[in-house]
Amino acid sequence: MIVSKTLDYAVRTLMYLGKRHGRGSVLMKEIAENQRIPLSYLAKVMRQLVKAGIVFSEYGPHGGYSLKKLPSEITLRQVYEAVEGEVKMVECLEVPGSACAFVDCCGQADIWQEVERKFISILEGITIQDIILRDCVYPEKLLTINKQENRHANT
Amino acid sequence: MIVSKTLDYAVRTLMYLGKRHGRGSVLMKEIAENQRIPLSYLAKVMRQLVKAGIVFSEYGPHGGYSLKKLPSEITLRQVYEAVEGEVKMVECLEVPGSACAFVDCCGQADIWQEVERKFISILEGITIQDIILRDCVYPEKLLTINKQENRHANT
DNA sequence: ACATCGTGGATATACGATGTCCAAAATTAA
DNA sequence: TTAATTTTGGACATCGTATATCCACGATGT
Repeated sequence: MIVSKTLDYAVRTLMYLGKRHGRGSVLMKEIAENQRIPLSYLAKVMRQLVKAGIVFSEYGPHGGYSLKKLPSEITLRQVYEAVEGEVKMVECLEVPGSACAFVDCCGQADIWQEVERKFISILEGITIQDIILRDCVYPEKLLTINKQENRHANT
Repeated sequence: MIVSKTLDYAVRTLMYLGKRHGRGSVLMKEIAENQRIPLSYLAKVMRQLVKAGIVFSEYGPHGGYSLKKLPSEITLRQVYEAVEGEVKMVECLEVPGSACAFVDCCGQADIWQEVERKFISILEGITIQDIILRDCVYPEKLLTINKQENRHANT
């Protein structure tokens, strides 16, 4: 399993924000309810997305989150790295005083680095926009749904 | 981190066996010592490689392990799946009564399946032979080293 | 018989992923 | 200024999996 729940949450959140892009900020609470993500955990994920410069946050009433870039400018690599840290296949290439006894003499290092490069370029080739377009909930439909849900919530 | 220690152990073991290919079987103990892998854990990994049909095992004196295929016929995909199970990016595509609330309506599924296909084909494009050729310990040199190490061990 | 060697399963341990909670900081409104 | 709202930061709990260890059993050769 390469895609963690956390990454899934991040992607879904960005898709949600992407569909609203340009229409003000969205409450964390709304995202959590609509996407069925534990609110207190989402809080943690949002901080990472803010820190990575992918979303913008505002305090207080009328606060919330909004995308800092266009959905078409946010790649899966950026999202992955925001929540999982740098993409890396093996430990040995990063650790200075490596625990690996074969650092100086290891056929695997080159190979995995090559795989890593290819994997990264796959992730770079996909944007949040691409995923939104494949989603069967389009902005219009989504807004309708949200209205209904909000009406419910207020009742 | 995508490559686990277990996968690393498996690859190193197969490289070691690959360099000896055609020269009889190798004791698990020898592999463990030469590759600095905990013997009791290696035992578990070896079982998986046997079960996957990648290596051949023999009991008793003069027993041990040997490759069941040529190093050039063993792909990283086979090794990965032997120890990690089927390559999969996301859970939802496999679980029947999925826990995901968005199964019927999820832009991510297609995307990750596409990434998965590409990742698999990368792994399929690399064989143990490829890795052996990049390793700076070639069979001849390796044999020498082993002789010395064995002499030490026997003393 | 006996020594050698892989097999199978039970068990322990450590660490990270996931999730919860609360107080503090920032912003707005009254 | 005060109160309400919303994000932020960090401490803490929980659970599953990766890693590791151990021991009895099965198979093979001498």
